[in-house]
Amino acid sequence: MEERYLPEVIEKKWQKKWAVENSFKVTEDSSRQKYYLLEMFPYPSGRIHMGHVRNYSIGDVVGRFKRMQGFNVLHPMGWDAFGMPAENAAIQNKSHPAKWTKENIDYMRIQLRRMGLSYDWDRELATCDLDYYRWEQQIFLEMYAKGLAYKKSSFVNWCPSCETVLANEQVEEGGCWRCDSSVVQKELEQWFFRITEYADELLDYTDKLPGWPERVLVMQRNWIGKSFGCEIDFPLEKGGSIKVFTTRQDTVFGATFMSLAPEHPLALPLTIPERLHEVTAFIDRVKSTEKIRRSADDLEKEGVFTGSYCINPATGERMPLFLANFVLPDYGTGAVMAVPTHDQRDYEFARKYDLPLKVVIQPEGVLLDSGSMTEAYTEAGIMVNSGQFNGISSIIGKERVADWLQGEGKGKKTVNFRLRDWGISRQRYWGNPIPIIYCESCGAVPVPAKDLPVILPLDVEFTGEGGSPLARLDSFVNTSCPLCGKTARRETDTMDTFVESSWYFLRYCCPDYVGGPLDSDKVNYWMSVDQYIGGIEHAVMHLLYARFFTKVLRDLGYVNVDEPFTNLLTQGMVIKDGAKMSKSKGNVVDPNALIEKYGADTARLFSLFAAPPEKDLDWNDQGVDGSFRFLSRLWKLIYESIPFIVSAGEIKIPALTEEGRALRRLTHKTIRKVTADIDERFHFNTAIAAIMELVNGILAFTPKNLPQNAPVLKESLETALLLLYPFVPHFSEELWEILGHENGVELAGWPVFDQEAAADEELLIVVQVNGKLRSRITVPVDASEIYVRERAVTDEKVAPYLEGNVLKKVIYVPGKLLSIVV
RNA sequence: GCCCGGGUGGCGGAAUUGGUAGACGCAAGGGACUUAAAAUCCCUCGGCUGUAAGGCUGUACCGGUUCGAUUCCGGUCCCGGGCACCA
Repeated sequence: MEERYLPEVIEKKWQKKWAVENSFKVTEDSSRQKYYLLEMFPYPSGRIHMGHVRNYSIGDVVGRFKRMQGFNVLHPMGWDAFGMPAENAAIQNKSHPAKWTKENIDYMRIQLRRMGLSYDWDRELATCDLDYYRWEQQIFLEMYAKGLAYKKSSFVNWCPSCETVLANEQVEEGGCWRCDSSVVQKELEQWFFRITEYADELLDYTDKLPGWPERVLVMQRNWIGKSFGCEIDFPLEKGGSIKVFTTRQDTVFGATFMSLAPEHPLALPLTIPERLHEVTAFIDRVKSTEKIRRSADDLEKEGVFTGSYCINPATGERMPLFLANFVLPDYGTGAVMAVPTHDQRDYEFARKYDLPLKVVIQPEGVLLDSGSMTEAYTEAGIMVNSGQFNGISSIIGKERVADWLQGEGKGKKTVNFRLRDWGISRQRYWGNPIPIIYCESCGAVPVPAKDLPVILPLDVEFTGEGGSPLARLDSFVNTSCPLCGKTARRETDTMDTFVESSWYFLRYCCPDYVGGPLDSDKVNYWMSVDQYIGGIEHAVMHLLYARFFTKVLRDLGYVNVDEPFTNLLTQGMVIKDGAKMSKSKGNVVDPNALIEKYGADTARLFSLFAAPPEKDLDWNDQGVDGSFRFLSRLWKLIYESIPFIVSAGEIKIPALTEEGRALRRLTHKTIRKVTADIDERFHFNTAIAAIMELVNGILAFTPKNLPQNAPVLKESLETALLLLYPFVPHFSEELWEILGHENGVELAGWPVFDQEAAADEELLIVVQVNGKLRSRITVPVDASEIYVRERAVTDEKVAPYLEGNVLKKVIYVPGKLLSIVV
């Protein structure tokens, strides 16, 4: 054994052993309890960053801990390999996305292996592999057959100069990121997944996921956004009607005009010829506004009059029809009945265009007047100017008006969701081709099973201009119709990369299966994922899509679980100097440098010690030294303790000195704390702190002249090694072996907590007078309340505060605190 | 703007169910060892005040509930994540 801790030697040794012995390979085993542990797989961007180090260190702690406890742990790793950056790199560096991605994966795999992570590498997959995406095409077609995949018209960001579709990220202040041209909204036929079909189930199950953080569930509920309201028909003067969705049908008598989204299909048809020029200009202007700006409250409300009118079905009054920039085409029906007195956006709009205001809800106490009001009144109140509903509360009125409208045939009660169907079409190359063929006679035809997969061709040019590279590749596009044999064209859109990440956790259960997307026997053994770990930034979209896919695959008969992830741990961001690490900000910390200088164990230990997982971590290298010093100190301590340890026998409790009993107590208290911190809270920072305190306790302990205490020293040091194993596996395995154990730490098992050894002999009671801390007293563990009271009131620090005062109240929290009120 | 979080010493953080604010670590200062340096070890370390014992004060800000609030409630400010084509 070396006297000094030399991580590079130890880590190489154990990593080699794990690789050669395939130590973390697992198979289905009905005799052991399974534990499916998963961290969100990385996008192969080039190299791992501190966020990865943190994420995978957290996961590895859980994996190694569960394996020590005897679980059959599935812990896979793979690559979310399709996506835009590969294509951008191709445009910039003239390298092929496939090559770029593969090189990145190869490099990042080495980096992950250097961290000593306990993956079953035999299950590794990359979503750009034909053996992965081919099965996704099959799933797409099964969804298409069930009507869960469909096509409809929708808008994309379009750069007229590059003639290409831009992702939101590629639009910078309304301009194209490459050429700065003004971006416009272009209407395209696109593929969608009918996630709204599952809206109710996705919402209902948010109450059946107790292992998820409440804040994530709240975000998902709000995202789905179920609201109860009314669909009301507003007849048009020219005939026909416009449907409106509202949750405020109690204000229908106050609707004085109508606002349509500029994208509304009736926008142009309802525009009178004299106004056509102005209206068209307005529509063009709104379409070039960024989507987030559109829904902002501080957006300057703008609109244009179409020249047409509709009729308020409640009052029979004429309402002018406007187009308004704040009305969104994809929420509700894309049309809003405007009630300027009781909706702030309508109010601002009405003031600007001098439209009539009519108060229909009166708050209690104040008299609202349409002439003098300065903002909309949006709360509940008493209905006025509302015909037969006058005088009742608007809360009751909501229900009554809805019933009345429905009875009159003027509307119906409906449920509306904020959730929209999932647009999966991407006019990009580096993604999974959508397996559809367009025939002039037969329309959209699914690629037949025998012709699958549609292979993503490699001989493609990347210019960043002129739309999808696939669409320019005749050898890909031109084909024949599977139904009639006539010449036909392939779909050139690829799928959103969120599709791949929506089912990869299922494929990990059977990565080599060739009979279909999933081998149900294996999938049903491993699913659900017992612990899923990843960034909080995925709280809604990825996690909602994955839940949706699991339910779809359940209904297709592939899986028998309703939800994919039983427990979810959302990791905070790794921040540097108050900002998310990014190359452009120049605040990236390179994990390689850290691992080279200190070793993987120190990098892991420190990334976990710096903050609890769910919190954002403001990275600062300075503390790393402390983690390394801690390991070095423990190494040296064990080196020096070996003579005592090898000669130590069994612990003989009666022979122990006071000091020996105290160290045993500390050892077992530490076992209890570390176990709870890992298993229940995932608070690794406090678990590590507790082990540090144990080591500090051992350092202060001197068994040298008291041989009967040597077994206690042995127990405490071995416990420290076992407790540390999930965090610093190379370090623990090495020392465990040095101490003469042959079978490795995982077989040794997690240390067993001994209640008796941990029991306190005396307690510290805090004494407060009028809520202020005045003294601390030490009492025997079995001290009665009367004894504690007596000790407290006679305590020399407490007594002066009681003198001359009347005792009003005494509160005793057993074993903790005595609060005296005078 | 909307939805969701967060704010505690010089710094990262701890206080798990309303009960000792600052565990553990970093940095800093002082000391020991050394020819010297590194490494290591020991001591101090929220602020104000006091020779000391101690006292007062302090968890973004304002207010409330309570014997007692970092923790619960109301409001304000600031920071971060997401907002449907970044993943």
